[in-house]
Amino acid sequence: MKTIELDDDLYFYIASQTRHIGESASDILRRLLEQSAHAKLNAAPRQAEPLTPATVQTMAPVTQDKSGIQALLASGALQQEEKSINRFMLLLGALYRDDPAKFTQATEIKGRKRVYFSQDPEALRASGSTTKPKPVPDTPFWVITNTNTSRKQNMVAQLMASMGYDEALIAEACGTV
Amino acid sequence: MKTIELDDDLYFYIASQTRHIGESASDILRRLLEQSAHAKLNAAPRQAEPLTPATVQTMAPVTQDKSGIQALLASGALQQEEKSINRFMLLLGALYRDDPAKFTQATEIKGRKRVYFSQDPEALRASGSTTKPKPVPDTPFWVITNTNTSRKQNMVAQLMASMGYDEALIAEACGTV
DNA sequence: GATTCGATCGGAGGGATAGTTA
DNA sequence: TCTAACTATCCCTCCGATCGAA
Repeated sequence: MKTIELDDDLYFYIASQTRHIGESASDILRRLLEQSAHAKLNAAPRQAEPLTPATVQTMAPVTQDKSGIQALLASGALQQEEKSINRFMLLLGALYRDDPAKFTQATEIKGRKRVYFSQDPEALRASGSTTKPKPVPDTPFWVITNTNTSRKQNMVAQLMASMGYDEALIAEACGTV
Repeated sequence: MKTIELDDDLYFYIASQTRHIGESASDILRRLLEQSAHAKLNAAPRQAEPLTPATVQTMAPVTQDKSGIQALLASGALQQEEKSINRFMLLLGALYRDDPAKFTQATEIKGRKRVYFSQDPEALRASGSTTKPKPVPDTPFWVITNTNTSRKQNMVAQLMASMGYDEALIAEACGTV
């Protein structure tokens, strides 16, 4: 058991979320957090700072025993999402956070005519007739969105392959899109 | 400041969500929780057990210094919701939880022909031509849904008035729908 | 011919607005 | 008849399967 300090209002908020008598703080928080990855998809799309090649060089990849995508896949947060586009966005965000530099590099994958990723939505719009660009949450990138599910899976597969993830993880990620 | 105990794994999970050096547990949790109310709206609609008059009698209202709707209104979770129907559902859920018996009683409000609330979706469907009943998450009730925003506000106002909330709170709740 | 890619268009959900009733 | 309250049609947006093009 660990102990943490909380502001009073937050403490009362959490306490108010008790559903069963005798529930522990961990129980309540687990329930509340279980699904929280969800919301950022609907929040006002916050764009991260545009990346320059220089800054990309200096950004260290996340180093930890479990990568962000692995955590995301394991968390079940993706299963909470009904629409494949939401699962897609969540995956892209996690991939970006795991290694912004590699992600940026991998971002160069494209279709026959359409550009799939860009920091400039206009570049995406210009590359096809109805690409429907959308921002990838918490990221400086935009993606095209007028695609069927298998293409979304495909984009994730190409992206992850380019970033150097192994087969198994790629397959798992694609399976959840 | 309050202190709570957490399971180790939850503690480490929360710590791993640090975005800024020196962030406090409250900062991190606020970020994670801010939006978590959201997810249940998209989850498979889980119906609570149907209520019988007998069980309603025995359910005690939530007793605490801050009611659930107050906590909800203060939490900013509603502002995360883009669609008014989602804010509406969140409010209804909170009202139910604050006092199931009074909520059940208040549930008798209705329109000229349409029945607004029922534990049986068919009753709602039968009361109008396109009522679009939907379950209120974590609740045994269904609501009609084919309404404009002002009617939703109206329904919340009537419901809360019947439950005995004061003017100011009602106004605030309606304002956020 | 087979496969990959693009983007049209059908379907669903939300809710403003037009229509109805008291 | 005029208005206020209520209903539900119907438009708009978003998603993504399907079909056409390369």
